[in-house]
Amino acid sequence: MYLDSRKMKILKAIIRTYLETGEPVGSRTISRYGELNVSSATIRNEMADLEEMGLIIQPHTSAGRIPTDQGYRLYVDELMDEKVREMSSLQHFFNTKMDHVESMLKDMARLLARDTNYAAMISAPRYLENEIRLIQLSRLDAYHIVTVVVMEGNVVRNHVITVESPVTEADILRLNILLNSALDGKTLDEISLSLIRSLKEQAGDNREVVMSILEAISESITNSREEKPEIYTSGATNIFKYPELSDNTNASGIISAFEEKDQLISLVNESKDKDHEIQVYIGKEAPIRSMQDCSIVTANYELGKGMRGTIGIIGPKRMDYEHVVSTLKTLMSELDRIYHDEE
Amino acid sequence: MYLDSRKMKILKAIIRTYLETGEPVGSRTISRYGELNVSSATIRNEMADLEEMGLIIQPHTSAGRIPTDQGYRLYVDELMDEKVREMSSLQHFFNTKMDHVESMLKDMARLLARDTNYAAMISAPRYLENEIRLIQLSRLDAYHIVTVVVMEGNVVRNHVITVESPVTEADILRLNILLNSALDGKTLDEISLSLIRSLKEQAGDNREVVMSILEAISESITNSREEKPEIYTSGATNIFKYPELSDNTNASGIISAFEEKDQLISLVNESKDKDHEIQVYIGKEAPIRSMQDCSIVTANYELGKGMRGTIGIIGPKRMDYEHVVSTLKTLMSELDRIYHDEE
DNA sequence: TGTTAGCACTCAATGTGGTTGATTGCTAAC
DNA sequence: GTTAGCAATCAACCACATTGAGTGCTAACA
Repeated sequence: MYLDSRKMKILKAIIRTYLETGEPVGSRTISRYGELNVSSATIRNEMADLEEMGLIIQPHTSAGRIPTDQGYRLYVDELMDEKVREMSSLQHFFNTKMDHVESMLKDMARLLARDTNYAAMISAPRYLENEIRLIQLSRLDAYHIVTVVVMEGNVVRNHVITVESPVTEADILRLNILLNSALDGKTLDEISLSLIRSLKEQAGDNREVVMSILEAISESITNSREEKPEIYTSGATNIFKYPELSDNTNASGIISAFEEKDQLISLVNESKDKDHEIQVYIGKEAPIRSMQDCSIVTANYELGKGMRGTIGIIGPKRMDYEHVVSTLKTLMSELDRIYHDEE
Repeated sequence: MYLDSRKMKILKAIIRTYLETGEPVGSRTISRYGELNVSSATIRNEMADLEEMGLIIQPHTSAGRIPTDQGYRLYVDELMDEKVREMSSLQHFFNTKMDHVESMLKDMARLLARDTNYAAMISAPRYLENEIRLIQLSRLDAYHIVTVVVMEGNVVRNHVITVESPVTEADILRLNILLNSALDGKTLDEISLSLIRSLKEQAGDNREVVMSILEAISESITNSREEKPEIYTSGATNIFKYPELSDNTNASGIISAFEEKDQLISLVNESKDKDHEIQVYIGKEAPIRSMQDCSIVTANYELGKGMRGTIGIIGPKRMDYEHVVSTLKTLMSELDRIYHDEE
């Protein structure tokens, strides 16, 4: 069966209406929708076809139709027209200069949640490709050293490490010079095995210390110790605005995914390698079990070189895809603009 | 009317039963409760009295009784017998040495939530009375300095500060020595105006820099910039286990309080000055509006000198007060023990 | 051939009335 | 002061009827 232009219009009308109301849509509603000037009976015939094609479904015999996951998919891929909106709040947000990447991301999550009325999450960037600007070791006492690593974008990480054999102030001084001259301007990716070997040799007696320090640095940078990539969330409670998600089982699962964050990490991992800048998961496509009744829109952002992270918007399947996608697109291009202006 | 020993027993029995079931408790249930050997009719008479005294209430005419906030209050204050339990999981937890205060607190929140089946929150300590062990300034470029402050307990804070007039490496070296010799071993409380004045004088040309640095240090320590005291939460979704809290309005309000955290801060502020180590808020006593159907138990902890924070357990009014209070008490004494052994 | 009006049919949602069972308050007897 | 007994209350439950939105089908129409 061919999906002709009228069928498309009808499908579009059904989905649009359903996005607003969340109630099954009947043939009469569509026949009065404006764009089509046909009777409800005609609509019914077309609807039967659309149902056979698996794009819409009846929750029960005498109800209207609601879109299937497939229907949404078609809508997102083909039917949706993107209107790029004025995002006054976001615009304003970017005019206020920000210093800390972390707190900016938090604010961004909050803003997205408020703007969309869905739940938002942002993963902190991984710094694999960021250049090291400064390494500073300080001796706390014979067995404890504080390492501070500053990377491009003024991202600071610190660590207290405990060493087996005592270190002196002189050792620290030597190590500071050694590490800085060797690692300054390098990215984590560039710290190769041969570099590590040569560092070890130069360190002499402090071989063991160098290793723990390198490890700490690597941990600091990858952000990968027990805390995994940090994830900021906001607006999880927005899901209560959508009755189809706010029954106990659903809500509890979704909220708890937001609380534990482990599952969100799997979402980030799933999305971050996608070619497409924007990725839409509908219903069962979602990589998180508790979100099988949701849709998720993700976008990969990049702040300057190598600082890449993922943004996700989680809402009901009848999500306002246009708005979300265009908001994310605008946001991405704003971020690009800002981080290129600043260089 | 006098609350004689039998009335007390009956009230206790009603509350105990209600804590378990969450259903209104009838007279027959109590008459078969064991401890009392009287008929249901007698219980009914006593119940009528207890109701008149405002300790219990009937949700509707032909239902059993449930405790009022006042009833719970009496129970918590007088009737409850604390059994100090084996807390195997907590015990085990403390045997594993921990390095970072922050991640320990996170774990503790998770543990408490799991152990109690309620929601848990912990506020990060304020470090007002903690001694500074090390201050390390590093020059990023002419206008940017990284400050790292290490305090007792290996708490590390850092800040990137921007200065108006350029600084040289030599300036930094001088300032490092100056600040460390002046501030080492001091607490934030001890950094007096006269100390600041003398530092400024010694700094000479770098007066302005010293001020920004001191400010940054103070901010680092008090934890008081825009992020307020950090709060760690866990188990917010546990509230879905209690039907009386899991209807939409309630759940949404409570979860959102946990998400936004602002309101939790007001709870911390409210609790932290109380004389009593353990504080119980019942129903409307709670300082958070959205938690008027909950009970909250808070405890003030102290890790070594001056690092004080607040723990809170949030659950339904029919909370297992005994368990929660005794868990918190044990936890407090464990923390005491550990942080005194370590000194 | 595609479109439409009309009609019988379906079924969730809502309402109604009766039944059940837990529980109470009261009273009279112990 | 305690208890047994009893009528009264009322949420919860179930069965059943009603309603109304919506469908599919058919026959008539353009």
